[in-house]
Amino acid sequence: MPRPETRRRSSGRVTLSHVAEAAGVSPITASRALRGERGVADELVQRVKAAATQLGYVPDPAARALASQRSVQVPVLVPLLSNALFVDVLDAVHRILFPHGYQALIGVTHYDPDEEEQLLRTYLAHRPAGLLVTGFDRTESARQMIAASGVPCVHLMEMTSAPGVYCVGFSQQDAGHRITAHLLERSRRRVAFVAAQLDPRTMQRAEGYRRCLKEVGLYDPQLELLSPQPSSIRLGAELFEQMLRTQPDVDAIFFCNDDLAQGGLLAAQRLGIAVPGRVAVAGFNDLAGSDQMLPTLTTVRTPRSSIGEASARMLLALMRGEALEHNSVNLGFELTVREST
Amino acid sequence: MPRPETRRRSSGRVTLSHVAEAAGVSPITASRALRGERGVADELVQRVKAAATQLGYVPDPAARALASQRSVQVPVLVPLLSNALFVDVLDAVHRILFPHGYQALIGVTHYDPDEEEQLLRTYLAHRPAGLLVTGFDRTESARQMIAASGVPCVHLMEMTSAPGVYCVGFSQQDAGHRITAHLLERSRRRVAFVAAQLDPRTMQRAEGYRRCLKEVGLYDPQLELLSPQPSSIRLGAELFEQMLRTQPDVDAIFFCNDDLAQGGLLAAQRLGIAVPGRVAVAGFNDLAGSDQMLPTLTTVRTPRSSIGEASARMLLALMRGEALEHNSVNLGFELTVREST
DNA sequence: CTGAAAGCGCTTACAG
DNA sequence: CTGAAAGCGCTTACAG
Repeated sequence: MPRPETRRRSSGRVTLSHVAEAAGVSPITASRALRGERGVADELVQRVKAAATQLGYVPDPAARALASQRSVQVPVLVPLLSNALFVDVLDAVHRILFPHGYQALIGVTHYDPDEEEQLLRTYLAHRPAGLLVTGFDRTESARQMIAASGVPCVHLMEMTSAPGVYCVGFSQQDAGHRITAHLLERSRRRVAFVAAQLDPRTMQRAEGYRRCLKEVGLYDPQLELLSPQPSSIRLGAELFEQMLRTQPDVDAIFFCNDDLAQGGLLAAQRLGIAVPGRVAVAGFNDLAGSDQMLPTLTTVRTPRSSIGEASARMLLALMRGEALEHNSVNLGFELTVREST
Repeated sequence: MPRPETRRRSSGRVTLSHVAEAAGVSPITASRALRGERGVADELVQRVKAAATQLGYVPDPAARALASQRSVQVPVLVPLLSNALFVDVLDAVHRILFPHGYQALIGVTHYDPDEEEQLLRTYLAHRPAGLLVTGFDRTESARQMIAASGVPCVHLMEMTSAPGVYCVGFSQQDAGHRITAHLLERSRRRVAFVAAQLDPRTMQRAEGYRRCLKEVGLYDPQLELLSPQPSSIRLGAELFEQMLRTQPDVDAIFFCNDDLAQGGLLAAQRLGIAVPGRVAVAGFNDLAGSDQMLPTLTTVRTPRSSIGEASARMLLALMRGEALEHNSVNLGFELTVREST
């Protein structure tokens, strides 16, 4: 059997050289024309693009990454996928980046800084084009790795005024303050805070809650119920019962997340406790179903899809090396008053 | 200012050559040792691995992909991220693949075969290591592209007996049949089917529903309410009301998904319709909150995390070129009877 | 069991 | 504005 004449390992793929040959230019020129680099004669650009289309040329991302030392990958580091909040962010990021040829990569940290650091180490070795991370709480060496990599990085969900740091989010503390103030406006005086997971953003909301109650002299640490367990509808039901049992005079509860609040509402129904008659209930995030509960749930609508979109757009600009008008984008939040308060 | 002596573009990265040099072997041997290719002396393997660890060597995925014509990427094509079902699958896939060095990539098709085909075209150009796709309904050219690529592919959620096709899932039709039979066992005679989205798997459940009712001569097309809109709690509430208005004698409703069923339960409460007294309600998938509703929701628990894990493991074997005992894995489903029926 | 050479398909740095 | 040469960091195919 005859051996192949050369040692070529051709994949049968249409390469840049094929396109260049068809267009009658050098591969370098073809490369420049295709990437839209300026300084190529218009006519050549036309010829190259036509040839590429005709041959069905698709650039090889691996070759491009190796030569340019930069891939099209954008890791998105979020705590969990089981929280619809982060799925919405990830979905929006993917929707914006994909048409620009960038690939959003899933990174799940499980609220664990060490896991995040390990993930960062792995992803940074892939020479990502950009990076999206949740919040600001991370290990010192994670922080340094990001800085040392030189990879553009945008922080999600929280705000900071630190110089040279890019972020898109809203003030978690202000949001916690706002919904607490709403409860006070409803003439409530024994306002509880019930939380799970106890991640940094939850604790920032707690801070807003405390600040608000302290301003009017109604803060009572007994009214805080903090569980490190993962947030869920079922846990919300349990914590609701526990709160009413241990603090029978509570007249309002601010749950740090809607799933907990929905569980609380369901527990109230089961126990025959009038909402908002005996106790007002408020949630956070306006998740699916909150507008359908009985009674419908008062909550804070958070702009998670917008955060995903805006952070992706900001990253796009940074990856292109464009200057930004603002390092931080505050997308705010919206108090959504319904029947439960 | 002195020019750099060479044209090197070194990234300052620790490369395979550094490791090889430190271990006193050639780069080829180092490569083989690190990849666990057999045929390398044990002692050398030890030396190379020690050197790699000591230098903090991380292989460059782009270089590896270019040389081997195969990346570590595994696109996972799912209809939507807003359905918790697919998030659970994606999460499980990622959990299994990541520790093996593979990267799960998000691909959202929005239930659109053309969009899926376009996505496939893009992803296949990235030389994926493997491919995970949802179900079997796709364009003919999508099917051909997958086959022609030679990339190992596992199909999710549904079963087939087609030869040479890999799948992990359960029989959607059997599940639809099973829950309908349960409703009949509860002495219901006017059993309705309410569905949204109308994707292939929903329609397979519909087929199971029809088959079951036809077997006992109780099938009535008037009792089917099919909406092409996206599934949601709110839509479930609307469809529940519509069903009871147009078919007042209905005594059971099988909703094709739990979010619809939860909406139905909420609507029933709002309207003062007794469940299961006047009408029994069943859902599908056992989503978050179904066990907390009032009444708690009877449903079919589907093994979505297991599907993600098993499909990832099957793909891992295929990517290693291992032979499989079975082309298809049926993970079944579990009827979960609660208060609503 | 080990290695020198070539190649994967691009882009960078330099020259003209 | 365009191009010939070199290089990115690996693995394949071949030889011994």
